[in-house]
Amino acid sequence: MPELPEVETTVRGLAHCLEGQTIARVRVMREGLRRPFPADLAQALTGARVTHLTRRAKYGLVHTDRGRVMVFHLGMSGRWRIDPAEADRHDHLVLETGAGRALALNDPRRFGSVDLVDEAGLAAWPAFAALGPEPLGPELSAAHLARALAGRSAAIKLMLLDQRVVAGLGNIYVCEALFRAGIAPTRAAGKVDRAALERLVPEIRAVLDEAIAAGGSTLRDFAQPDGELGYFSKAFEVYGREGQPCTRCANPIGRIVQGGRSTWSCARCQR
DNA sequence: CACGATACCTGTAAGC
DNA sequence: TGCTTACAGGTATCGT
Repeated sequence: MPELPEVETTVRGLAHCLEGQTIARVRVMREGLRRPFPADLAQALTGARVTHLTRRAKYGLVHTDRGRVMVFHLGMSGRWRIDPAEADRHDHLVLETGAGRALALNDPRRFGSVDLVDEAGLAAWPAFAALGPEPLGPELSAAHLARALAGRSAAIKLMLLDQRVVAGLGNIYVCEALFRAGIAPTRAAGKVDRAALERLVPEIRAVLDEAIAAGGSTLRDFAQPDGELGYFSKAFEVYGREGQPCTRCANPIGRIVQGGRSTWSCARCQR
């Protein structure tokens, strides 16, 4: 579930429950996820007041009045459950607010992470220092991509998944953006011409914006523990559509494997 | 250094 | 009904 639009939607949902609230209790149910939780996680958050939430790439940030930020990543299977009716074996961390709400970080595959970072050191935090520009921000441009991809022989699909090039795209939205821009995913990144990059940037923004808008409407009450595939999945033009007709030319959508992951595309519409 | 392969971990769906 | 296999929204690390 979690690429940039899903993380954005999650952050907005959590903000409703957390902003301005005091964290009354922190329950740590296991050692950690991808890496151990910070040893002082519970101590650092208990009694702290949440000032606001933000997002950077696919990370969610819970800012506190103590100058420390809880940074979470949802990996492949993570999500926050709001006021869960009953405990689940994959609820690994639970925050309880002074207003009596419970937020459970649930992640069956445990590819996610939770860290504590000083507010003043966020930009220099190793996981953030190497990130490329936000795709929805002003720094992403055809010029930036041209610079980042110049001379690169790796496939454009794989380069767009590299968070150092653009921060926040995942498998779904890379496939969708390349389709919309009419670029073959196998093209050597350095050989995608400037005109194609000029088409690509607005398509990246559009597909993310649309997914956020759709996610916002579907997950408004994402307290529900289902929410697996958001409403936007109905709008996929290539992702997961192997063998089905292209929405533009009716040719069957193809699937290949790149970097060990599926890529879907239309061989006729993408060159 | 660039690039591809692999590892991490569990759940689900499809095939036999 | 069971058992096996393939695959899943991500990232870090290890060879070549």
